[in-house]
Amino acid sequence: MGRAEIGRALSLSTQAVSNIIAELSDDGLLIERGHLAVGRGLPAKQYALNPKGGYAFGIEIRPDALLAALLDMEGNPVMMKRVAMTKTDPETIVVQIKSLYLEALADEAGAGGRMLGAGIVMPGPFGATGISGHGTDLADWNDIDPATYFSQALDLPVEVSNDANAAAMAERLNGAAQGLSNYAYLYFGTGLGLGLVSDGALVQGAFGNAGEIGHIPMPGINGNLESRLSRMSLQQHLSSADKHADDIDTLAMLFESRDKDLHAWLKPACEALAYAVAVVENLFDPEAIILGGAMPDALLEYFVDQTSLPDQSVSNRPNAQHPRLQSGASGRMTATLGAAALVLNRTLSPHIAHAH
Amino acid sequence: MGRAEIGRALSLSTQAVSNIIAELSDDGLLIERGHLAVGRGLPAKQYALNPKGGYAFGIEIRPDALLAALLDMEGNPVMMKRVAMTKTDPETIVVQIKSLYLEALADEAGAGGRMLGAGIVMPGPFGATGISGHGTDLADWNDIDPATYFSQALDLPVEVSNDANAAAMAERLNGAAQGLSNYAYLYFGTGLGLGLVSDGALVQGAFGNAGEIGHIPMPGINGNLESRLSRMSLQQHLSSADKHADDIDTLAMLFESRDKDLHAWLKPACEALAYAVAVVENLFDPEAIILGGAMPDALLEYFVDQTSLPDQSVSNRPNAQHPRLQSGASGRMTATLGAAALVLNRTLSPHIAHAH
DNA sequence: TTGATCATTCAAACAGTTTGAGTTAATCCC
DNA sequence: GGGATTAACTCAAACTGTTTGAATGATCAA
Repeated sequence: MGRAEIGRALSLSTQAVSNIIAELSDDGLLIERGHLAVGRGLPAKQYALNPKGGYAFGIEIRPDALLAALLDMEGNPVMMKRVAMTKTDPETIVVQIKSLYLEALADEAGAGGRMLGAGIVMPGPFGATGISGHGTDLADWNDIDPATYFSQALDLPVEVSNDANAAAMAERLNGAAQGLSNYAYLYFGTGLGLGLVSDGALVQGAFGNAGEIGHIPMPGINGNLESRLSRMSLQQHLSSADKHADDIDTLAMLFESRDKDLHAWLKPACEALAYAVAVVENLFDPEAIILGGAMPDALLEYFVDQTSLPDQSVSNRPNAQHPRLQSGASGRMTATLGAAALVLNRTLSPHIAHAH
Repeated sequence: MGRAEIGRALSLSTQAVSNIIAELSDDGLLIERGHLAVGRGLPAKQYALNPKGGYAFGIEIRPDALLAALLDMEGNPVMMKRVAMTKTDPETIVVQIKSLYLEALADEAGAGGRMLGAGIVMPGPFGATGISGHGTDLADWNDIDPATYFSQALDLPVEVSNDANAAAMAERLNGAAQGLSNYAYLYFGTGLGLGLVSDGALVQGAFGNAGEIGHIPMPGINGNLESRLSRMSLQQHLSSADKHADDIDTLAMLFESRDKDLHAWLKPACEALAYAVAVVENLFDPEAIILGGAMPDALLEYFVDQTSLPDQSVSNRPNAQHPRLQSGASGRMTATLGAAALVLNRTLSPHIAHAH
C-alpha cells in the first residue's frame, strides 16, 4: 500500500504515515515495491512488510518429542525440526529447546537480532483440574509457570497455549481463516480440542484451559465427545480389530484402501462431529468452523463432505458468506507452526498491552 | 485514588495524571473526596468518579412490552418504567422509546447533556437463521439494522445485544461478577441464553448471535437444552397439570409452597443444568458461572445448591477462588438494567475503537 | 526539632501528531 | 500536443499530550 491509502485506512494523516514509514524502513521492517499507478495523480510508492524483518520461533512439547519451527514475518517456515525425547522434566526440555533455538538462528542468517518471540505449545489442561491425569499431560510441570520459565531461558517474550489455539492462529495467518475474526477451529490432537477466535483474539479462558470440547458429554452414548471423535478413538477402534495405525500415513493408507474397520468408525464420528458443530455454532456463532490437526487430509475432507450440519443452529443462515464447515491445515507440524503463529499474531494485530 | 497512585497503576507520570484530572474535573466527571493520609508524606487528594457525571439509558424490547431504565455512572438506577405494547413494528416502537427517553431526561435534572449512550436489548437471533421463527422474535425487523436505526432516532451512540449478554454486563458492574473478566452468565429469559465475557469483553459471535445455549441438543432426551431448562419449559410442565404461572411471583409462591408439579420439574432441570455447566466450563474455562434472569430468587438458589457439578471439567480445580456456580441478579428488570450496563461498560473499560 | 518520605505543582523539553503550502507525476479532455 | 485536473508526497510550523527535573507542602519517625 501507499502512504495515503494507509493513512485513510488508519485514520491518520499522510504525514504521520510518512514519519512512521521512515522509522520502520530504517529498522528494516518494510520493503519498497515500486510505484503503482491506479488512475490520475502521482503513482503511490508501494510498501510491504519485509518478510525477513522479523522471525518467530515455535516449539511444540509432546510427551515423546519436541518439535520446532522458525517462521519469517510472512509466516513462511524457514526451519522445521523434530527431536525424540524420553524425559520430559523441565530441565531436560529447556536444554533441548535452547539447542534447537541456536540451530534455528544458525540456519537463518540475520534472524539473530530480529526475533519477535517464541510460542510454546504444550499439552493442557494447565494446573490441576478435573480432567488432569489422563496420561496426556506432562509430569513435573505443575509447579512451574511455563511462560516465565521459557522466557527467562530463551531471553524472549513467550506465549504459551494449547495445540488447538495455536493451530487456529496458524490458519488465520496463511490458511482458511484469512480475513476472519470470529471462527472456531476443531483440532485433532490426541483428543479433540477447540480453538476459539473472537474479534481477532483467542478465547483462552480464565486459566488458559478453554476449548476442551473433547471432554463434554456426548448425547446418546455413555461417554464424552472424544470417545467418538478423535485420533485416539479411531486408533482404539482399529486396534480392537487388531490393526495398528500409529501415524497419519498409515491412517491415510487405510482410508484410501477403504478399510472396512476404519469406515465403520466414520459414521458415528460424523454424528459426533455434527453434535460438536451444533454446540459450537449455537454457543459461539462463528463465521466458519475449521477442521484440522493430526489426521489425513482425505479424512478431513470426508468429514466436511459427509457431516450433515444441524438445521437448528444460528449459523444455518440462507445467505452465508463462508462454508459452515471447512478443512484447514493438517499434518504433523500444524500445532508447531501454530506456536510460532501465536507470536506473529500478537505482533501484527492491535491490542491493548497490559502494563506490567 | 490520588494522582500518584493512579499514575503508578496506569504507567503514567504524576504530571500526566494531573493534567487529565484537571480536564475531567472541568467536565464534572470527577469529584474530590478529601485527603487520605496512609503513612508519611503529603496525604493524597482523593478523586472518584462523579456518579452524576454521566448516564446510560437502557431499553428492553419484548413482544408484549417495552422496559426502560436510566442508570447513573455508578450503575444506580434513577428511573425504571414499563409500557405495555400491542404493536412491535419499528415505527411504533421508536416513537414509544423516544417518549420514554424524554421522560427519563425530565426525571433526572442534569442528565440531558450527560448521556453516554443507549443500550438496547431485543430478542435474538438477529437475521435469518435456523432457529428463527419460533415465535419469540419480532416481526418487521428483518430489514433494519437496529443499532443504526435507534442511534439516529435518539441521537445517541447505541449498543444492541441480547438479554443474556446485557445481564452479564450488569452483573459485572454491581453484582456477583465484580472483578471477574472471564465468566459466563446463564440467563433465564423465555428460553435459555448464555452471556460470555472473555478478558472483559463480550463474546458476541460473528453476527451477534453467540450464546444460544438453549438450542443445543440435550443428551438423553429427544430435544434441546431449553426444553428441560427454561421458564417456558416450566410453564408448559405446570400447564399440563392445569396450573398456570404467568409471572415470577406465582412461580415463587408455588416453589415456596413445595408444589409437587413444580418440584417434579426441578430434578430433570438440575440434570440439564449440570450438562450446561459441563459444556460451558470445558469450552470456556470461566472463573465462575452465574445464574440469573426471570426466575424467582429461591429457585435460582435451589439450582445452585442442588446441582451436582461435573467432575470431568477443567473448572473442577482443588484451589478454586470462586464458587463454580452462583446466583446473580434475578427479576423482571435484569435485562433492562443490563442494557444500560452495556453502555457503562463500553465507556469505562479500555478498548480499541475501530475507525469508521 | 530535624530529616525522611511522599504528593503535588510548575516549567521546560520531548514525541507524535495535524495542518497548510508547495512539488511531482500521472490521467483527462479539448 | 498541451493545459486542466487529480492524487501522492514532502517540508515546515503548529499543536497535543507526554516526560523530566526542580521546587514546595504536609506528614511521620527519631
